[in-house]
Amino acid sequence: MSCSVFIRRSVDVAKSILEDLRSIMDEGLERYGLDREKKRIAVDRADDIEEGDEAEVDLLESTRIQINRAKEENQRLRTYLNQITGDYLSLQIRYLEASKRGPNRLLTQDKINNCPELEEADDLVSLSLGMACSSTDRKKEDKRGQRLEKMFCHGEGLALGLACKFETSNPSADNCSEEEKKETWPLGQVSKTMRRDKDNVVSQQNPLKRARVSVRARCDTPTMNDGCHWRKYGQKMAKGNPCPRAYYRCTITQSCPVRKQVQRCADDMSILITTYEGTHNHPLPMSATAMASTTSAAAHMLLTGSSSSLSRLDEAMADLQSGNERTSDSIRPRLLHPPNTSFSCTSTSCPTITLDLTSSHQPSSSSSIFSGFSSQYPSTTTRYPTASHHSYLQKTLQDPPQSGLGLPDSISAATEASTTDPGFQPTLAAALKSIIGSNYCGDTKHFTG
DNA sequence: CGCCTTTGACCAGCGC
DNA sequence: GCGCTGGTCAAAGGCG
Repeated sequence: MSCSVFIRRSVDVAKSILEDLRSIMDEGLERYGLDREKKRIAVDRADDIEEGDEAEVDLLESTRIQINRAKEENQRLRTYLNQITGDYLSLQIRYLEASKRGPNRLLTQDKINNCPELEEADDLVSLSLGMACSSTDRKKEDKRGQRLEKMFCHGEGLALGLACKFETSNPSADNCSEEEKKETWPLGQVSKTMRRDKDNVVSQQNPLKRARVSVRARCDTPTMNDGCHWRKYGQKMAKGNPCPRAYYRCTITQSCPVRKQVQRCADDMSILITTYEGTHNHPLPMSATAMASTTSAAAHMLLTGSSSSLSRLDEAMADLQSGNERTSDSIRPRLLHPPNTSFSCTSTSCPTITLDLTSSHQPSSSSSIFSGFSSQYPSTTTRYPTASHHSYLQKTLQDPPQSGLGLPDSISAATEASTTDPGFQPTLAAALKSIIGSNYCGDTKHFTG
């Protein structure tokens, strides 16, 4: 994963934000145009109003107030757009600088090591070298792609992973032809060598990368329906549990590194323990985003211990609990700490965080929930507000005038977050899609004040 | 026929 | 070094 790819990612995210904002701005300007027409009519009518006609005067006054509000709204949007444009240009400049200077100049190795998203991209590159080169694999991928097309068309998918976008543009892809030469190796040997190499790369890059998120939930079915497509690749009897443990891998794309283990709780057979490992590197069906964002947030928090991840996890858990409710009504206030939710952290060789959706107690605050955890994994410093990314963006976009955080502040904070927090970008993409999709398309009530 | 599950074998890591 | 355990592979068989 090179610096230039990272910067390109950021530029891409900024581009998408910019495009969304432009459409918002266009809508606002369109409304403003209509309001100006109203004003002209009102002024014409005002000439005809006789003195003492209070009703007409009131109407005129209210129209004027509305016009002024629309003006203010558009002014704010213009400022917002300018700020985003500036940030985008700044990112573009940084990207060009980075391109000139060569890779890994802007980011220190330490930062790269501590960035799960970048590591995932590394995985993607290495996997694409070994697994997507043969013609048979390509055929399989094509068919899978056709299936996926059915799943994600009509805007039902959300791009939670950014890595896949840059796969083809990565210079490392040139090595594919070299890998193809190795196809003369015995199949098993190639497979095992690749597996070991991958594991080695993973372990050398960051031992904490193997963070796991365990979800305990009451479930009658053999597996929890989390919206993803899984293929079972193994089953084992685990020590201390009469129920076998099943191993699944995500099959939405062939290169997706995500695995899950499913096992019944030994104490309570009605409880299903699903343990997720890895991050999806492909768009997810809408039905899978709740679980994916929850596990992603939890894993990120486990790796970084940052307070922002904590609140992000909190939001994701709320999403998970409320299902798809929010997709139909995104303005509805949401519980910060959904009931029947508790958290725990187990210390194993692979750090694992457990999200318990079965217990009935309601935690009083996030910080107290994770007090033990925090001592084990000290929080990292975050430079953006403690509100979670999703809710933070919702608040910023949905309620700019009333929010305590001014727009320039929010933009700079969001920009900082997008560049400093690896988990921010997927959340940002999801949040923007859900917010803009549900609120701004076809419903501009927000802008009229 | 293709996809998926099952299941025995293999391998790595870890503790003794 | 050995045994145990967890995790993965891949051939075989089932199913639609």
